[in-house]
Amino acid sequence: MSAAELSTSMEDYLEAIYILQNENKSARSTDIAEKLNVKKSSVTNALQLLSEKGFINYDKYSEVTLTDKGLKYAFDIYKKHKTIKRFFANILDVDEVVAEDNACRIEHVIDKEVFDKLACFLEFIISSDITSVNIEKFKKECNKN
Amino acid sequence: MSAAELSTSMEDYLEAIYILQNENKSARSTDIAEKLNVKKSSVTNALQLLSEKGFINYDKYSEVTLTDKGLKYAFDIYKKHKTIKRFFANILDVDEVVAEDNACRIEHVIDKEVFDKLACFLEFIISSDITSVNIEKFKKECNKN
DNA sequence: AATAAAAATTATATTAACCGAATTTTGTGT
DNA sequence: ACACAAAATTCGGTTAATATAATTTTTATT
Repeated sequence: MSAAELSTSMEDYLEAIYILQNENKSARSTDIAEKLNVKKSSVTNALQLLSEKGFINYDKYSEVTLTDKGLKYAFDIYKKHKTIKRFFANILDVDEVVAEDNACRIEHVIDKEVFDKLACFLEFIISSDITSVNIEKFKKECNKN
Repeated sequence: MSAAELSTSMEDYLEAIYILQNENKSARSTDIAEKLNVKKSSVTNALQLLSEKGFINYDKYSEVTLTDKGLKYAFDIYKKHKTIKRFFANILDVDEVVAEDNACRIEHVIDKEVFDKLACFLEFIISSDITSVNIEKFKKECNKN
């Protein structure tokens, strides 16, 4: 898992919490379980682990919130998700649902270095004339930082 | 895992066997273990499972070979690996080692539909004038089949 | 305020993937 | 041909991620 701090599975839980909070202002066990297609007992387990590792604030039977560390981590995954999906759907012309699905899995295994390049590539294409994208130019611009 | 027949881990074993056979004309337990950074006991386990599922011909203490089904499966993974790596390294300009590493993980989670589009995209760019790639044209060409 | 329903948790079990140690089989050198 | 080294396997155990069933806590209704 690219030496990430969390497993794919735990990243999914964290991301689900992030998304639910942005939608509802609260992430309940039941909602997380439903979103991830797991049982509530599995969610409780995950919450305990994420709490131990400092990604969420968690007390039994009460509200879950992301810590600063958790928010940052969740946002990074979320951003990967969105960008990868956009690349697949808008550039490669992959079906929306399939793009979503694949992004969901790839977000957990792509390194920052590759992701950053991909994000840059996507922006470059989108901001170019779509009938004449200059890959040479992309390579130069992308390596500025 | 995109409803694949094999887990990431088993796909790794299968791919390792494929690569070793192409290099050496034989894949020994020790070689597989070394390539995948696992212990030989884990390899034996994997071989038993892959054999049960009909991907390899396996008898204790003797030569392992891929079945037709195994060869096809292994080749598909290998092709994904090569193509994804090439996209990362040649187009996104990612470091070779990192590209290799990421391809190794993504090959297990990318669907055929997405992969085919990516492969097509890569070929399209490579065969284009690199200073003027027409994304519109790519989308049309790629969706011919 | 009592209690039923909903939600969350605990406790226990299963499965996949791995490891280490002990054992068995194979094959090599003299 | 035989002893021993190398290779492969078996067996028992660990960990992570899940599930089911039973229990506890919270919440909402009357």
